[in-house]
Amino acid sequence: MRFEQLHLFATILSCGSFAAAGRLLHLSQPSITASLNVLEAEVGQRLLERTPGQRRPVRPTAAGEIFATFARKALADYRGMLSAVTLSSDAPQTPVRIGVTPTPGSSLLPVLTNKFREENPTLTVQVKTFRGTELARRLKEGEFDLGVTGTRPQDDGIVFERFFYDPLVLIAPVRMGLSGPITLRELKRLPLIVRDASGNLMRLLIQALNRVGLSLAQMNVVMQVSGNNDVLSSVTLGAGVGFVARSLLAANRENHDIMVVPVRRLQVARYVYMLRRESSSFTGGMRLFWEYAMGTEWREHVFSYNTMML
Amino acid sequence: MRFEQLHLFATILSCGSFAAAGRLLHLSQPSITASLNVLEAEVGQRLLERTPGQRRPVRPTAAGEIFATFARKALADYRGMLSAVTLSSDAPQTPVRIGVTPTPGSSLLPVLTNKFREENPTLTVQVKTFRGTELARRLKEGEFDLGVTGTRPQDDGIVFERFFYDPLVLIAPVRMGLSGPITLRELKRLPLIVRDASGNLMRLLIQALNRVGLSLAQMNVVMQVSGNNDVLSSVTLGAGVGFVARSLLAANRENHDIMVVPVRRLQVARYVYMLRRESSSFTGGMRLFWEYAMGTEWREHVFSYNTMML
DNA sequence: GTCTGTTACGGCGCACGTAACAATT
DNA sequence: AATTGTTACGTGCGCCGTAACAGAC
Repeated sequence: MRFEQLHLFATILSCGSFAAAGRLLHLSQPSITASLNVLEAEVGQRLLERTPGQRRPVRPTAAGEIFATFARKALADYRGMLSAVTLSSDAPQTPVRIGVTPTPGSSLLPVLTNKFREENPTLTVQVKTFRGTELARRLKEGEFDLGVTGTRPQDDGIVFERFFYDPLVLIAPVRMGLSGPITLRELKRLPLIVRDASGNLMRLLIQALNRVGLSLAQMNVVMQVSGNNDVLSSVTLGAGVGFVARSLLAANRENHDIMVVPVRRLQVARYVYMLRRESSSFTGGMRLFWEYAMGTEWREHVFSYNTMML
Repeated sequence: MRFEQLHLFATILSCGSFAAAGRLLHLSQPSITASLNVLEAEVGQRLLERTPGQRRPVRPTAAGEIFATFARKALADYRGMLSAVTLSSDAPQTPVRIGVTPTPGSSLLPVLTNKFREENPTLTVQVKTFRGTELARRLKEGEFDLGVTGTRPQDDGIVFERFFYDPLVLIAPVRMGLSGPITLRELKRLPLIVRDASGNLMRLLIQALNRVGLSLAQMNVVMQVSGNNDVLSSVTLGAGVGFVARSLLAANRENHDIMVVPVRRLQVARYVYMLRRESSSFTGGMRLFWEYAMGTEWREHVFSYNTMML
């Protein structure tokens, strides 16, 4: 029995389906099925009533209920132990210094670090924003300990792990009256607000357009702004439509003036990575933050949608 | 993180050394080292102060203390969950029927079943003793659900797992005045009490003697009895020396009239196996008993020596 | 010599991904 | 058509064993 299995089980329950849990945990559906099967074999009882096809959430059996409470308690104990053990020996608590690129820095990091601080009040977390080109260099120079960016780093000497799926979505003012998925043809005619071409997001957008036979020049670009939040506010004010990271929306979800508009055939996938120097070992705080970010607790409520594409 | 690792860690602590834990858990020393290394890497802290060579027990670090309490609690919770889940669904509790050969039946099973009943008062356990030749057949015929024997079964259709190391040891009356390890030459002259040649233990003894160039005919056999307890009582009464399963001694450890006498170069290793039909699935009680027997809790206090040879 | 724990190396099983499928909405 | 869960199959990593080693009694 592994704690990962407990985590998996708890995730399936809170997600309501194997598939959603798989997306959240970066696992394929078949892996979920297989893992749950071995778990049930190990326990000797069926734990979940599957509901293939039907959109109803999976329901735990009687044994599954017992197991669920056990799993949640064991996971909480585990996190408590990890925290206690880490804090026990690392007597002079070094602060966790985090470097981040603008996009995750304006959406993900605020949520993540706030939740982390709530659960670890004795630790200090410092966040500083850099442009993507500088991030890896400054990380290697030791200016900070952990990096968060949407670009996969090339440098060796840096190890990284994917921990968040954060695609670009098209947002439009509600009063524009768009409904349902629109076609690429319709997209071309909409007034588009974009960021400066130097950033990672714009590069991804252009690539995605190219894949479906479009270029930025063919679009009806009406405005160019400098940051994600600028796109968001411009769209909110009704100036046009624009692409932003989905996480940015979730972090500002009280906004009722805008809506997400799917575009047929156009998908701008994007992952967020956490980086650290290969050479430097974890300090206690670093380890806790890393584990916390990889986990799913902090995503709940704010980023409660499925966090990864298939 | 796996519960097996927690179990390993707890076992190392209670045993006091890697090697002893390895013997108890049927693992090699290098595996213990490796497993503990990955555990410590996972936790991010050194958990045990090693004491190579020195006979002092290994000591947990500060982090190790925290981890130990976590491990013990988690394991207890796990067992509780397993028990609750098993009992939840198996409404009509079928009794666990166990068949056993004479030797383990007179030493191991009484201890094991008593402890098991204490922890699972709602379950009923029925033990019946058979000769080795009948055990497998009756198991396959469904006369009982689990078998316990010192002979490795050949039949297919039966799956088994080794769960106890129970070598033969030479016992002698204290008043005989033997001390320290004796030689094979000295053994040949001692008055020896043996069992009937049909049993598994005698076969093992003869094999072991053959390996060091001796045969039973060369020994000074003064008495032949029919069971293990008969050997024990005869030796206790001072009639001679004899070989008995070590577990039998442990189960009767208040006996101060006899002593164990090591014999140089002579080792009669012997394992005890638990059997079940391959086809039949576990019932709840079966599963609990199987898991309990494989575990180490019931061995403490009574069988507190190392339970497995290298 | 006997016990401890470590390192190096090889094999085998387990866990995961991909692909193709069935079933429900 | 889209989604959910299942089965079949290939692959890579991790666990464990064996062997050889170093250090403390």
